[in-house]
Amino acid sequence: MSNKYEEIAQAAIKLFEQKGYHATSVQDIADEVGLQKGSLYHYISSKEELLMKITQQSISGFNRRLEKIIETQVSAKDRLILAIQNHVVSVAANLEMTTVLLREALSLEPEHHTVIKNETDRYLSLWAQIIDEGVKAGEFKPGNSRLIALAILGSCNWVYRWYQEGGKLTPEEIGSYFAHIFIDGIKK
Amino acid sequence: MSNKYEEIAQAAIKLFEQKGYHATSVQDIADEVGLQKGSLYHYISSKEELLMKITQQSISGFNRRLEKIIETQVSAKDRLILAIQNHVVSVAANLEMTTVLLREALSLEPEHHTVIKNETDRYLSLWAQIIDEGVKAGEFKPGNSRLIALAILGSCNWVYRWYQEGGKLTPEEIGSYFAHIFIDGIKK
Amino acid sequence: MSNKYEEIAQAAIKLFEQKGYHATSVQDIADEVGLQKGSLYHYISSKEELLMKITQQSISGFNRRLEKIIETQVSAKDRLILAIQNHVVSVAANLEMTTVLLREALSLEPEHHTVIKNETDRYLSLWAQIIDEGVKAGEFKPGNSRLIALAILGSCNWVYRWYQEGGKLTPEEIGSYFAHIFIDGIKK
Amino acid sequence: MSNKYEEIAQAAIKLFEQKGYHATSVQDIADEVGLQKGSLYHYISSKEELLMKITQQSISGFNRRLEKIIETQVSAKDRLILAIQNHVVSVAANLEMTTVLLREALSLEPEHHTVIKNETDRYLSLWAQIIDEGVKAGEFKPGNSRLIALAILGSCNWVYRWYQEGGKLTPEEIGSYFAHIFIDGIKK
DNA sequence: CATGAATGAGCCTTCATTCAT
DNA sequence: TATGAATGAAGGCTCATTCAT
Repeated sequence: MSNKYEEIAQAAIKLFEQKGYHATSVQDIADEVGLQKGSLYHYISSKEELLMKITQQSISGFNRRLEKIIETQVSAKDRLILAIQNHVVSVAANLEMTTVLLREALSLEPEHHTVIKNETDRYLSLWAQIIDEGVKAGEFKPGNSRLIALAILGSCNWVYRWYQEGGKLTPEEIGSYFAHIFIDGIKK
Repeated sequence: MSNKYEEIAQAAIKLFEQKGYHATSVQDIADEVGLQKGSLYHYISSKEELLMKITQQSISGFNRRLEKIIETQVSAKDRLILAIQNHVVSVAANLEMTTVLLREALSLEPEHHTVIKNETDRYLSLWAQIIDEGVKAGEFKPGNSRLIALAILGSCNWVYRWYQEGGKLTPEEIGSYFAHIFIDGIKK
Repeated sequence: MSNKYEEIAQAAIKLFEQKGYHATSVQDIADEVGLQKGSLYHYISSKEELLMKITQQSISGFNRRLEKIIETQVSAKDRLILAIQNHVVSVAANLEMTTVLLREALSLEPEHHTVIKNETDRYLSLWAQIIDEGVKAGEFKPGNSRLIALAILGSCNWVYRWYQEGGKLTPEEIGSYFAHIFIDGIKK
Repeated sequence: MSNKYEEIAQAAIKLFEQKGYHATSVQDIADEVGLQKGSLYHYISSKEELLMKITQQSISGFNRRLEKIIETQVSAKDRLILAIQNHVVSVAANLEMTTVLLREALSLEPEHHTVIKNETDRYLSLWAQIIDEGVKAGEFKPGNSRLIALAILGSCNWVYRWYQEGGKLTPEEIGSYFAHIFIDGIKK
């Protein structure tokens, strides 16, 4: 996993985000890093492997960070707030990679797609776990924790579709606002 | 816009949803409707036009329905509830077409993409408008209405990624639950 | 299996014989029939399929003809003579196709290769059967019929490596001579 | 011609036999000897040169051995028997190399191919010479010595296509049997 | 001697689109 | 309308060979 591989992966992330996986040719990636098309294959074994590794890395990061938050010794409510803030901030900080994960995972071959799907399902379960613990602790109303998790994840993931660096709000502010919405609701 | 065109569009929707736009060949569509590849071109002018019309139709539907809800003579809160329920139910009822809209719009040529983008922006504005009216009416807390709209839309759009017909909850129930979450929050 | 397919197959046979399967590109075949490379794929599904069909057709012909000879109501000796003459004449008459069969079969994918291998094994068994019947009838000395068949087939197949149209001897003469050698030997 | 070259040549023989010349990559050979692809080129000048040297060595061996047999002071018949036995035993003893010679020679560039072709023609002439001498000595019937040589060579070469070590018959037994067939024929 | 990065040409195949029939 | 032959560009990938280190 040389330095050059990292360069290639970065080029791929950028191009996959800009044009989409299918619309990005290996030639495009080669041009971006200043190599011949064939030379790329010293570093990668296929275009799809590139996509796989990118999505893998992305979802792993999300899982790792959420696990850390879950271990935190604060109230469930605070853990949920942290999780929301962290997710939104991560999406913004890794906008291209997250976009590739959320938009291109289904371009993976079935077997690779399954791997990502499983990690994604696990991520959802971790969110539901936080909510369940909040209910158990009497911090949240009893409810369908998986459905709540899906609502929260929907909002937080969607950020990749509209967030722009340099906008009026920082990712931290967006995250806080979202946490506030989910916890307190919007009614007066 | 003959009857045959509708048949072709339906086939395209189904296949674009199943395999993705790029992975669906014109041959696939022809096979699905029982025509030869060449014959399709009596009805369509290009594969991309098919995608354009599908996404166009989908976003138009969302806008049309939301406009109708906005005109309803009930409280802002009830209009928001209606809007959420309606959106979720529509996603579920037109799962394939909505998936194509939300997932494949960026496969459109830039000029077409812009058209869809504009209608999508308009849809967001309509949501923000409802929220603003709720705030003005004292029903909702003052806040960043566009951000709230993005949160709600994120949750509601995301449904296309996980909803499955025949699941435990009906689309109506999911919509109600989501409305409840956003209006009341999840804290006890 | 249009007329054009036959044209393509003929071109392939000619080129595979001249340059070998691997050294023949799809471009070469396309050039030979005056089509674009991509246009070939209206008629074939892959280059390998072309090789498969050619070898299949070739070995089938050999089996079919030998079966007919076996059914002939003449002495085993005469059937063997007929078989040798027929094989040599067939090799000469279908020199290119036979060359492809005998030289390129191992370029087939394992699964296709197995099919050809099985038919080839069957061909050998038919030869051994003739010899066994000759032994039983007291026309041939008892012996290892399979080994004798391999000796005869070796000589007769090898013809593809040296036969040239317009040479001093006709295929019929070569066949007769070979039959004579195997039946009578060369000693005075 | 270092020791390493011999190692590389052996690897090439093995791989060319197993997968065919075209299907064997320089990488395959490098892997087999535990070198990097680029390092091979300290020992060889091209992949084709490797094939050339292998086939050269193989055909030279056949010619050398046959010349020695021709010089033997025994009857023509015995010399023929020796030649057949020797050829079959050599094929079996150098199965891989012989396979490469007989199967891959046409993968050589035209100029190299010509060299091998000439040595092969010479080999055939040596066989015909033995037969001619047998005829002159009254041991064999008068006949087309070249055609007889081709028949014998066909049988004996073909052995490379079916011989398997550890079979029921030893190469010596096969050679003797073949000699017997050609000299005496199979008729009772 | 050995490495491994890089080349550049070539390979088989796919595909949206056109058009004569 | 419908066909299906044909196009031509592009795609992902392989590979023998070179060369600076």
